[in-house]
Amino acid sequence: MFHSTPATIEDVARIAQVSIATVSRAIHNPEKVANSTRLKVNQAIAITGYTTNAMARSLRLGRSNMILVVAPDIGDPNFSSILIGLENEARAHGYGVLIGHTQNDAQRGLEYLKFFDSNQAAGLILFTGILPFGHQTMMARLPPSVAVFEPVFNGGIPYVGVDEHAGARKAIDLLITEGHRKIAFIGDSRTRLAYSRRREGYEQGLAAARIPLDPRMVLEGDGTSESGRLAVEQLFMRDTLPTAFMCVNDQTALGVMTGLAARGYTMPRDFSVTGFDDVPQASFMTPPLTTIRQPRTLIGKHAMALLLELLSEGQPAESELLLVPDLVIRNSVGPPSRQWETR
Amino acid sequence: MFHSTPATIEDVARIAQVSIATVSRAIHNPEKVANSTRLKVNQAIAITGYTTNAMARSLRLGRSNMILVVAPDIGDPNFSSILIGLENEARAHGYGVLIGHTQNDAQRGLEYLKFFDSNQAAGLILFTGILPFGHQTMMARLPPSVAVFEPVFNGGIPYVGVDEHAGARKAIDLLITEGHRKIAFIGDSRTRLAYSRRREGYEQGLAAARIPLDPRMVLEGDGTSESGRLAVEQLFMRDTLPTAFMCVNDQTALGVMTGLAARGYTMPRDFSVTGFDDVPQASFMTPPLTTIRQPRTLIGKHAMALLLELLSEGQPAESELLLVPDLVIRNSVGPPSRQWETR
DNA sequence: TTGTAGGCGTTATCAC
DNA sequence: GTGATAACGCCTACAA
Repeated sequence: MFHSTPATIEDVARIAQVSIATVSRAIHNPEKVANSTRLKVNQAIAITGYTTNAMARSLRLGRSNMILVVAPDIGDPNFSSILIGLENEARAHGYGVLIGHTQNDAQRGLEYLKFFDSNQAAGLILFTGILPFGHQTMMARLPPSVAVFEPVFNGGIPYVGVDEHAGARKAIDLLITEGHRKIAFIGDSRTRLAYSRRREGYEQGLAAARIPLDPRMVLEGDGTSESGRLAVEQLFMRDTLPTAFMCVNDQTALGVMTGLAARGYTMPRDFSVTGFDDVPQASFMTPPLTTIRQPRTLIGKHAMALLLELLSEGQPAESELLLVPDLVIRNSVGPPSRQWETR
Repeated sequence: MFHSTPATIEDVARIAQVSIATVSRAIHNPEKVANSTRLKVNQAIAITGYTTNAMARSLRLGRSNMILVVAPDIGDPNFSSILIGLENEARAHGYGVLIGHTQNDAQRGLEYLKFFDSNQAAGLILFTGILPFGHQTMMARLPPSVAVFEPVFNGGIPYVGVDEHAGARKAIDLLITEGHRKIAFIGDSRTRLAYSRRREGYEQGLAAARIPLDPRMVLEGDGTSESGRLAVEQLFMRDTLPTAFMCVNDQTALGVMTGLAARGYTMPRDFSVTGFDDVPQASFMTPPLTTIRQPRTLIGKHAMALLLELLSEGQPAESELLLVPDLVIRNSVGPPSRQWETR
């Protein structure tokens, strides 16, 4: 059945010998149409391969059943699983999901916004910490949105994520329990809210154990492996080394461990390392990484549920939903090495 | 400027005191409109925050300027860079890019197809080896598409990728040059064309060096790290071990090295390992992985250029474009270990 | 139970 | 240079 142009509702109507109104009804309100005609319509649909033009439909209805996921960096290893949670939930409610990749470019974010203004998307899932548009100006309507992965700075947008403080506490507490007292935090960030919350958890854990905070032990980073490797180099240039590295995420931990390994050290014998996220590769690192697991698929599911509710009710059930992450113990943490005691 | 509903072209016309036809012209054919009126229109646009409704526009025009990227697995570490190449090229030609994630589900692929039928997308970039729809039935028109990352089985769709044979040859030749003669191939696949091409390159390299092919040395896999780890276990249950592992991709290599490390071996001292793709994590593996680099961004760029050409010319310039991948030497390959000589 | 007709927001053709 | 107006494909009162 190849045609040069898609079949329209009129083609179906003609073949079924009914009006287009009846075809439309047969599709969307089957119960309001006689059995016999419905049958004819269905046959005609099969013959023509008709598929309703989503565009025309949305134009008429003033709404669509697509959700747009706006992501600044689709390469983040956390992205895929959250997305799956989002998609499955959306699908279960008759919505489809489309992804817009902004490459961290505000202009691109703006372009995807037009998507909403054109009724091509009913709502947005935001993976970015900053709104993809000038907060106040020039936008016709503020799209129904929920943030995930990273809370949005300029409030008002519901957020579904993980309790970063609680997660970070689990990591730091483990390290302290193992006997560490000189623990570095790698990956502090002023721009990523989730990351600074993790640092806060680190500080809280230290305080709870009455270990004074050494500012030289918290290093900045951007969450990349490269930044982890760099941090190691910086630390080695100073006269005090930590016995453990608490990293802001798994990728940073990978960089840290690579840097340490390059200097001939073995983990966890010489140093302990923890990550955050439990990215798929975490169990394939050397050594397998002890980390904090984000329930990514669940986060996606809840975020989409929240958005869908916001769409139908006009109000979200809650403005922030924080899931509790689990500690997953593998093999990158052990007691502090004796070799550093005298330094 | 918050309104409950987006401004339409009529709002602009009213404020500018012109007809909607003039507004449309002022936007799309500025030269066909008087300077003074153009000014009025622009002011009205600024006031209203008007943005043309992409939906209505596409409905009228019968085409859109969006390209849909259909991907079965967005978590693939190769995806992100190819996407960037695709996006930048599209953007340079006034096209936008949207991503549809199928999770390897044919039904979902089908749903994204409606996107094309509704003129919401002008063309498709396919990341999947199989067409996301029943090849012949029920589709109104065959969308202009180009495949990337993995050629499409049932021909007719232009493909942009890498010369797998040449790439695989670089890997196997390096191993042979280092002195290896017992080289395993990990990750053969009947369903992934790109992978079996890599295996063919492996076989060609062996033949060129007059090394007989040992079928027990080629193990299947699905490209995951887990499959790499599994392959190592299988090999150790046999009486002949290879001295080197040529892996179908970097993730498989990661699994292989993890499996080997778990058994207490060190690379490249005890075994040599090569990957394929040069995924971002490759340089952070232990040891840093020697692999074949796919020019991902370039692939994306060329693929999009091909699609755009297909869109405007009706015919693609070529049906297959194969780029030559480079060998990147890091630290996972060395001469064969003496310890296996007697076995 | 079914058909007619108006309109969703645009663009393009034709007059003026 | 500018303005009516038809049409894109669909849905839904309203009528029959």
